[in-house]
This record gives sequence, C-alpha cells and structure tokens, in this order.
Amino acid sequence: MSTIDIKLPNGENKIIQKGTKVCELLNGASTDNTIGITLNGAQLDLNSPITETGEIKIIELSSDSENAKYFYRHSFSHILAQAVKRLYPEAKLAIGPAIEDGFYYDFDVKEPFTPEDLKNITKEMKKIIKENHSFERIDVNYEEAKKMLAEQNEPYKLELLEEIKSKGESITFYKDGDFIDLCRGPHIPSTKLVRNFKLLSVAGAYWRGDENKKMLQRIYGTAFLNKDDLKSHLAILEEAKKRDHRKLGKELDLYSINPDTIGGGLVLWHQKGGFIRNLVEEHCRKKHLDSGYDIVYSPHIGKSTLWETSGHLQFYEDGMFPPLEMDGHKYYLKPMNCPFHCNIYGSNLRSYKDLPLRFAEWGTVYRFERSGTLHGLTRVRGFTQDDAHLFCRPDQMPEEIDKVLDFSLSLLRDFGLSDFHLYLSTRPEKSVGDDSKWEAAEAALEAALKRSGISYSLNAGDGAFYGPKIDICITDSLKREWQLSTIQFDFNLPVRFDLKYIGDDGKEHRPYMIHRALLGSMERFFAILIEHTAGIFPVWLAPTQIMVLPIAETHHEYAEKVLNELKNIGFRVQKDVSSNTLSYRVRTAQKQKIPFMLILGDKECENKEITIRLRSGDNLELKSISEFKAYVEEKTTLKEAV
RNA sequence: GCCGACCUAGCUCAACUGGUAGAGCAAUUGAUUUGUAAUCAAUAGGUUAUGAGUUCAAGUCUCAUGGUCGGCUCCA
Repeated sequence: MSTIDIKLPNGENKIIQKGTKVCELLNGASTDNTIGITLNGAQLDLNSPITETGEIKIIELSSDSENAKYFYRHSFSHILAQAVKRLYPEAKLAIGPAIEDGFYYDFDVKEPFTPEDLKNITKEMKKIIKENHSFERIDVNYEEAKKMLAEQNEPYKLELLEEIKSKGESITFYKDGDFIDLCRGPHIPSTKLVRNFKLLSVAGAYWRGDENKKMLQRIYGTAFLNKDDLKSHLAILEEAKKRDHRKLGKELDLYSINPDTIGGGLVLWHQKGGFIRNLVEEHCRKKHLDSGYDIVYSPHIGKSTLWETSGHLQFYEDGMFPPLEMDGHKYYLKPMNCPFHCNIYGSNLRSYKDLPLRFAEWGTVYRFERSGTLHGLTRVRGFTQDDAHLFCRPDQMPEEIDKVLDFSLSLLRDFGLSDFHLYLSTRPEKSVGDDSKWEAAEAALEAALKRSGISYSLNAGDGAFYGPKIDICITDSLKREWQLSTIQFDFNLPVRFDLKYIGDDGKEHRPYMIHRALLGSMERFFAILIEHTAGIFPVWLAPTQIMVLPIAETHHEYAEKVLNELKNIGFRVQKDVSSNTLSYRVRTAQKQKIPFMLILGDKECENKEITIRLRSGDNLELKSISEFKAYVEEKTTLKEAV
C-alpha cells in the first residue's frame, strides 16, 4: 500500500497510508466542532479517505465559513429528501445540492407539492434532526451500486450512476438512519448539529436542466448555523422585496408596463423615469464622444434581405417579431443594431488610416422573448441598448479591448455600481473564424481582464459561435445576476457583409469587429439602478432635488423668492404650498425620496435664512443658499450634472 | 414555452364551510394656515382579469383564455 505526504495545518508534515480516513488522521486533534477538511481545496468529511498528497485545512462548524455552510446545507438536502421519502414513498429522487444561502432537492412526484405539504415536510425534517442520525459513508463498486439503486427503484439515480461510471469517478452512498442516497458528499457528522432551516418555495425544474426532459418538483430551502443568522437572512429577503424595482417603479411613478393595452415587455417611461433616463443618456453620450466614438442612427425596421445577409433570419428568427409586408417586401423589426452599423462601415472604402472606427447608437431593438421569461424592466421585448461597434486593425485590437473594458467599468462606477461579476466566455464547439483570430481575441480579452485587477470567472466554451466575449453582471436586490455590459468579438458579420479596409500594403484586409453594450440596455440598467439605490437616487439624478415647504401662507412670498434663486443657480426645485400640515408635506416629499426639503417659517423669513432637511431625517447646519450650494457641489461626485 | 401559485376600487388588502362586495391610503370638494413621516368632514370610485359551466344562488366551485409572481429553460 502506498503512502502519501500530508501537510497539517500546524505546518508539520505527516506521512500516512493512502486511504486513511480523515477522522483517523485527525484522531486526537479533532473536536465535535471539526466537521471535515479541505485537501488542496477539495472538501472531505470525516468519513472520507485521503487519496492524494497535499496540504489540509480543518473546517470547523462554528467558523460558519463557506466550506462549513456547504457541508451542512448539503446535509439539509438529504434531510429534506429523507422527509419527502418518508411522507411520499413513491417520490423519485433526482439531485440535491447546496447553493448560495441554502439548498434544494429535485423530486419526481405525481402531485406537485403544496404549501401545506411543505409544512408537513418541515415537521418531518425537524423530527429527523432530533433523531440525531450520523451520516455514514459507504464506498461501493458499480455493480453493487446498480443493484442497490435498482432495489430502491430510483431511475434518475441510475442515470447519474452511469455518468459517474463513464467519468471513472468513485461511487459512494451516504446513509443516515433510514435514508440512503447516492452522493459524493461531503456531510456533517450527524443530523443534529445544525437545526435552523426554512423551506422557502417549490418550483418546476427540468431533469438535467433540459427542457425536453421531464419537469421535476424542486423544493428550495435556506439554512444557517445560528438561529439569528437564519432570522436575519429571512429579514433580508423581506427587505429586498421593498427594493424591488417593480414596486418602486410604481410607488415613485417611474414607469409602467401594460400588458392589456400595450403589450407585455413593452415599457412606458413616465415623466420621472424619463427624466432620469435622459440624464443617464446625456452623461453616457458625453463620455462616448470624449472617448472617440461617432454617434450614428439607424431605423427600427429593415428589409428581409438585410437579415438574410446578416444571418439573423437563418439563426435568430424565433427571437424576432413576425414581418411587416409592404409592396411585396418583408420588413422586420430589428432585434440588433449590428447589420446597420456594418452597412455604415461598408458605405465607404476604408483605409487602414481610418481605423479604428467606433459607431455608437442608442438603438431600440425588439425581441420576441418567451412569455415566461419577461421580468419587470430586466427582461423586456423592446429595449434600448447603448450599443456600439468597433472596427479595427489586428494591431489595434488589444488596445481597443483594453480601453472598452476600462470604459465600461468607469461608466458603471459613475452610477455607484461596484460589485461586478466578470465572465470570460471562450470558443464553443461550433464556431466560425480562424483559429489564429480566436486565439488573439481570447488573449486580448484575458489580458484586459487581468489588467483590470478584478477577479473573473471563465466560462469555457460558452462564447457565441461568432466570437469570444466578456460579460459584466451585477446582482439585483435578491442576488439574481443580470448581465449589463457585454464585449463580444464578431468573426461572422464582417465576412457576411464583406467588410474590408485597404492596408499599408495596398491590399484588402478584414477588420476586427467588436460589438459592445456598456450599460446593456437602458431598461435593465434602470432596474439595477433602482434596486441598488432603493429609489434614493443620487442628487444629480433626482428628478426633483429640492422641495420648498413654507409653513404658512405668510411665508409664501419668501418661499417664492428662495425658489427662484435656487432655480437660477440650476437646482431642480418645486414647492408644496397646499394647505396640508407641514408634517404631512414633509411626509409626502419624504415618500418621493426628494433629497432636500427647505422649511421656511417666521424664523427664516426674519433672518433671511433657510432650514434644510435631508432624506435621512437630519437637518443641515447650513443657513444660506450659497453655503448650501457649496455643500451640494462638494458632496456630489458629478458636479456638472447637479 | 414548461411546472406551480395568484388576479377584488388608482394603491394595499378584507368578505366564515357558495347567500349577488367592505376598509385604509390616494383622488375630488369644503373647512383648517399648521415648525420636520399622516388635521377634520363629505363625496365619488368595483359587470370581483375575460369567457363559459355547475347551482335557486358564484368574488367563493369547475373548465378555458389572458396576465402577474416564483422557479426551470432560453437569451445565435
């Protein structure tokens, strides 16, 4: 039997027999609090054999680290499945992993679970926890496993078993009390160690995530080591609902979607929403012009010939609205702006000296998204992209990529966004374009990502067939990720539209084409902005910045004077001279999340002062308009936009 | 598109196991002129998403359609 070399957390090296169990290695050092280890980053529970050389770190339950959470949340998946099997013996088990903040398990059952069922399952789970079963690891070979699963009559597990076998991975079961499940682990030592959980919801989910396969019932839950953590997590979920852009959009009168009168996924931007959008667009437009972009415009529809050339009719017709017919021609609403920009590029003979060319357009596109996917402003059927296409020479390409990633990050940061998730998607199996171009493009994207200093994930093989890409995602209030920026190479359209430039060698060359949207779409970006600010927009974006509140009629004249002065300085200011009480008018302005309320009464009139109330409820110490102006300019990052 | 839940006044919600809708806020009108998150009163507002069906009787039960929400899938 071979031996392996293990580096212990205290720095000592230890030589052990291959296959030694974790609990044997830790013998003595281990406490009730120790639930497992990581070996070279991989998680192993106390019952797992150690099979490779490396450095170990101990996972303590009380640390409540991501590793520890993974252990007990995955164990909750089992306890859930165990409870379901007790209550519904005919249920077939699929998969049940730990996920961020919780866990789930997929079941094939005749009748979908009801909220009432969830209560009963919860009760049963509590019982199982109390029964305090230990999790036992059982190593088996393929034949034994197949026999066991056949006896248990678990078709989905049998399918998984075949997959495990084909990958050549080891086969293990985990048993706790009356429940045994094909599972690679890891698990906590016993069911009683963590008891704070809540089942959250039931949802349909396709087996193996494939819409052609059977739809199973998925039960989601959340679990924490401490009761208080569970409580605060549930409170966060509640709180997040208040930041939902669909709720705030209504409350603040920002936008509406009217499926009956206009159509699902088609947005009306009301006055305040439109006002903010205009400010956002103005800011972006200025930055684009400063960054060497040319602004272009293109129509909303184009003839079928255009979409045949671009290939959209061949590959993307399902995502397009059906055609309009006129004089024997078919016109389609544009799902993308690229073909138009390609036409602009192709309208002239281009020299290598003309490049790079950067065409930007706030282009409104229409896509027939499937009905079940529509979601507030984040997934709609008509939306405006802050789109641009870069055309450049190979020698310019890396710098262009670098610049555009920088641009994207700086723009998002201008709006206070910072918790980015970056993804690099590389060449898929089916693709077009030369190997050398793909390699150069992927290298440039990766180099730009590294230079940005932000960590990113690699989605190998997840690029479009026409080119690799970087996506920047940001989460909404419920931690759901939404893609805002995208930077995509396109090796397809330059060929289809036969785009070229004359090089310094006097010969024709194919330019690189890079498609990019930075905020993504105005609609989705607005949703994210609303949820991140909770509707408390920064001063420079607030539609109304100041509400003037004279206390009584005698103060109206002074209020009017103050209002005009503020307007002249450039503030967006309104007054509320209704006969309601001051409290009431403060409340009204507060609900609209107006940054400043000016309260003007006898005291202010006499001393020619102003009293300023902030949205936070505090008063500013300042008393004059000039001081106030200086204060706002200092506190507001984008001064020109105040 | 798929699975499930839901759809009552502009908004948030109520109406026991079926007995033909009720409140708060908002709106309008009047009174009130108020010192930092709700002054008082009156008025108006609903073919209970739509369409069928069961029933003496349907907001309530059944079915269909549309939409919303939570997931899944999709997002070349």
